[in-house]
Amino acid sequence: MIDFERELNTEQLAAATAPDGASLVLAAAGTGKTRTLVYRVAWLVEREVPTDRILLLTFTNKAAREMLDRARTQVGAQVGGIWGGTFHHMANRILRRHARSVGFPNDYTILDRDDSLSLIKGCLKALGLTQREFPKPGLLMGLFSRAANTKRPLAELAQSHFAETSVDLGDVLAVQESYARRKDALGAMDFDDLLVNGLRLFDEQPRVLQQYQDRFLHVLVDEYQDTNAIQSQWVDGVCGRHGNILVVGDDFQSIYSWRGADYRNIMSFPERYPQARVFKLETNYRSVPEILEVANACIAHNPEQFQKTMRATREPYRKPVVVRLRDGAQQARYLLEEVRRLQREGYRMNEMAVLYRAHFHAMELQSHLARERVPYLITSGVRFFEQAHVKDVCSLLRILHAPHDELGFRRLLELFPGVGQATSSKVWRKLGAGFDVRQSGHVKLVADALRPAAREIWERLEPTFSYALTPAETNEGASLIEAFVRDFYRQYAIDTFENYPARLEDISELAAFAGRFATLQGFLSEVALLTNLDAEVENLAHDSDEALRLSTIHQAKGLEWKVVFVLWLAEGMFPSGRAMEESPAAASEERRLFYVAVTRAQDALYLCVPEVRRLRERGSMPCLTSRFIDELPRELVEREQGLFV
DNA sequence: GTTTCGGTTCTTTTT
DNA sequence: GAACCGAAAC
Repeated sequence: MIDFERELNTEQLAAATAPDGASLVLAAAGTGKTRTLVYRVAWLVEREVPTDRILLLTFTNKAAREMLDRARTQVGAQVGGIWGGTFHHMANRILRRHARSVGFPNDYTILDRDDSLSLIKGCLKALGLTQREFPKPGLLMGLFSRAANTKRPLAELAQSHFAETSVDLGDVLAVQESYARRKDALGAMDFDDLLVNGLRLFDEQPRVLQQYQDRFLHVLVDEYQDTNAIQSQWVDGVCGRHGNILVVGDDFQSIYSWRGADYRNIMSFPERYPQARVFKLETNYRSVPEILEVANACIAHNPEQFQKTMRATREPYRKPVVVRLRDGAQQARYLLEEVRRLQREGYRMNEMAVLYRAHFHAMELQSHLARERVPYLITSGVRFFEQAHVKDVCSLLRILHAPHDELGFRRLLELFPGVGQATSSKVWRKLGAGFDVRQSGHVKLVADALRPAAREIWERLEPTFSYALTPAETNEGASLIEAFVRDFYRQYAIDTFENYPARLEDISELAAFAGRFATLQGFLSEVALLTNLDAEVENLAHDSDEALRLSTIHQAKGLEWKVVFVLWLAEGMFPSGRAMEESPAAASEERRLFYVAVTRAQDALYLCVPEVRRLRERGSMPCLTSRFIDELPRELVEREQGLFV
């Protein structure tokens, strides 16, 4: 039995043991939000709600895993039955059983970013929209995605986006249509389609909706401030019958509006659920009062939000430091000096983190750390499963599993010498747009279409294909990967990548990871939906014990460190110039992002303000101090001159 | 006709 | 780095 009253404070207790019905938990940073959710799960389980009838939606895979792990230690192995994960995961899990009712095969493939991008590129080519002035695939993808996630018509978004340009709206719509047709032909969904079709399934199939409404007696949603229109409607649908919904969030930490997140979902929750109880968690256990004062002062400049003030519980320690530096190089040197000083003070490397607005802000720091042989861990810009070598290896698994996977098939072929886009697409056409490894005719046809060097490799791989003949419900992923590497990819990697040992190591980790799944399909879905291996198999990866953490602020959400450095507090960098151009609401969101960065710190916070940006061609550009620094009352921070010539 | 290679340019945030 | 482009090599 868990002693809820002893283990939770009054605020947390009230939320965790709230009666059935709708509850909104407004949880400021560091106030035990996860703890409260974990105890909520425990409380439900103690009240004999079967675990497989609890739905727990989180924003990242990592958050789901962490919460379930903690719940497991509280209440035992039975929590394994809980349906927990991201919206994309849950949509996928449900769609796998009902895809046909929304017009997809049940073995639909999931397109990741790269896949979507190359499909869109293909559309542009086919439509002849290759002029220099025409928007790039990446931009188009962003617009399509925004339209899907905000449920707004693309025409409207495109109109405002291209208002001052000569881009033809009709062309943009044509690309979207062509992209949709191609996805259809491949039997594939991109990330947004998972959500869109997940919602459509519920809208169009009342019986399916009812099935899940009956199944899930309690719905819990974490990071509710970051849900978008589709997600909040989907949640409203699934708990529509009993209304047992508990959402947790902090409107101050809404930082995903560019992805369609709308913090008004949380603001309007009490209107959509008039019976809702509202709980506030304001007692902060994480940060020293000096840091909380800076956080409170900063967010006060966003007046349009729910007002909450964090109350400190920790003893006063020291004020956050604003450090003036000449440029990025000095910032890197200062930071390392300070890290070393803090180490002498007793802080460990892995208790410190460097946070920044965009990955490239950390480039100079990265090379400095590398030169000085300081171990650091980065949640990288290119995520593990998006790296070329990982995708190469997966392409083999994809062609064995999905006969219509043109992207996988062509990627594999293009690894071979002398095969480029032209050849791969010719072969694909010859196959009649489908490759079934079980048909020896198909295998032979490919061999005949290749030139000798490539054919030799193809034939060397043929024995590996026999793995595909094993029943679909088994997973030979790990052995497949090993065979592929042994017979071909090892040599290819050595010839192609300077850092091939690291890449081959990644691949063995990938094989180990693949081995954990019951089916190949399960593994491949996961590969598309996961972002970094780091989060998934951290212990398998590098030894992270004594390494400095580098991360974007977005990726640092929900985490905490004793010492936090924030880089590049200069106008144009943070707040990001790009983001500010996009929309007038951007300034508020950038400020929330700064708030998130500040509230990651427990003991010490450094705000770095370089004065000059060095540009490529030996030019340099003076920058203004970030508004987030200027807005802070002077007495709240210590100022330090980090310039040392 | 294709592939490959070398030079150039740019870098927001993520499922 | 990686994505794009143009030119050399096959």
